[in-house]
Amino acid sequence: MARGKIQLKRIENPVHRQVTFCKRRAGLLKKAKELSVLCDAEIGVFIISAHGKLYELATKGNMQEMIEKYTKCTDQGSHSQTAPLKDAQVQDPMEEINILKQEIDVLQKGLRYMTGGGAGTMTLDELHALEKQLEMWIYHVRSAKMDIMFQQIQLLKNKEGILKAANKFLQDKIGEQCNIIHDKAPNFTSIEYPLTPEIDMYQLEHRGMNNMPPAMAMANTQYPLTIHSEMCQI
Amino acid sequence: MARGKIQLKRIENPVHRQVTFCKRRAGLLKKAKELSVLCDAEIGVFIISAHGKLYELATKGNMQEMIEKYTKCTDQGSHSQTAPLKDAQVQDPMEEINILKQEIDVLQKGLRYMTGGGAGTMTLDELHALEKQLEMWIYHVRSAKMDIMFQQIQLLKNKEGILKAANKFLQDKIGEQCNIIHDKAPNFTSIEYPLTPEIDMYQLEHRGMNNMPPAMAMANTQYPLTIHSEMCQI
DNA sequence: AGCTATTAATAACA
DNA sequence: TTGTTATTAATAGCT
Repeated sequence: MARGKIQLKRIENPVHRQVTFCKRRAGLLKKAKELSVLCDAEIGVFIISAHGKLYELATKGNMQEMIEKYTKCTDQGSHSQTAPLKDAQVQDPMEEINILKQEIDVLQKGLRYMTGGGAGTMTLDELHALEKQLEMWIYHVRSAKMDIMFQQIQLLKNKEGILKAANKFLQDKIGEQCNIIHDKAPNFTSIEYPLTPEIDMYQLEHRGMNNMPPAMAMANTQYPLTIHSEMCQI
Repeated sequence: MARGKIQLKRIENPVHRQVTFCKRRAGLLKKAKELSVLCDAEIGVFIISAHGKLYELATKGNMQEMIEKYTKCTDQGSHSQTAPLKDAQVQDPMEEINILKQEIDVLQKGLRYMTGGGAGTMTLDELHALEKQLEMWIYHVRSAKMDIMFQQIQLLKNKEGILKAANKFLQDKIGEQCNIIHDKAPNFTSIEYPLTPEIDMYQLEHRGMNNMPPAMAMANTQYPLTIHSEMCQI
């Protein structure tokens, strides 16, 4: 499906065959998952490569459960189903799989340790490695949390600025109307109040924001330079 | 992939869903067959529709043979997917399974987040939950580490005591021999030096050990009450 | 691993 | 359902 047709026969070039296998395998599993989600179907797929390596996808529970369900279907009529659940899927990069497996091994061992009530099945070195991994992990998690919170703080500050400006605008307008009522003398200044001084003060408090994350910079660009009467409802 | 994108979620319109199911099912089976032919792989696919109807494809022999082959492949791959997790009290099995699944989801998502270079795919709440779980985990891991290290410290202290006693024994023996050489008067006191005072002093330094962990108490029982000459080689 | 020019799949419609 | 067609998605051939 690209740069030329392909014949529906075994690809003889081993390199081409391997590359195509990787790409189409990923595509097939993706399509299976999509069909499962879109149409509320339960799907089991397993692929055994020419070299004997197994790749699989079960859209509900694990493959064994799916096979049991399949067997029931072949034997007799239908059986009740429930909503499809998310599951782990086989990715293409071998390297990533190995890394993930190693990490999962450590995590599983740790999980066994946790749920097993702390029976001494892990050595000091293993515990130390687990501790370091958890520390690094928690560091990254906290970092991500900080980023998100920082962004939210910026957004709230922006909102605060907008509200303050709107407030001032309304107060001035009220003052203006009072003047009209008391002096009986109409005043035809612009309805749009110039809020530049207020905004400049706000921005003065936030110097050195040039090196902020893009998302925050974007948030700041949403700051209005003029306040219109409709905005007072924010 | 036509006349507009579609969201990766269940199609609510039953007619659309059925049509899509028919078309995509055919497409999936076609893709599976192509992959099998092009790349010399053996593939099994079974699809159970929401109404329980079965559609299947086995690229070699029948589905049962393929399933047997699949089972062989999984047996060889020794990655134990179902770790035997002892649990202190299983009240409601289903409920606990759901809790474990949720935890695994969080961990998997976190793992993806870690290995994926920190792409911002997790919400603030998810990150918070992950952080709390990691904190609890790291607490237990450190606790276990502490226990082991405490035990090792006890063992080392015991060894220290033994070595000190042995040292004193040897020094006394040397002094004794010097006396023999200088005074030319043989002295026939016992070869076994009474080390009780030294040991009592050591134990005096470590009062309040009655409430120590069992393992440590065991370690302490290994403390020798008398020192024999062979032990000087420790 | 990425990147496009193409082909293949398919969502909406009839 | 089945067919048609405008678009999107997948991917073959290269780097």
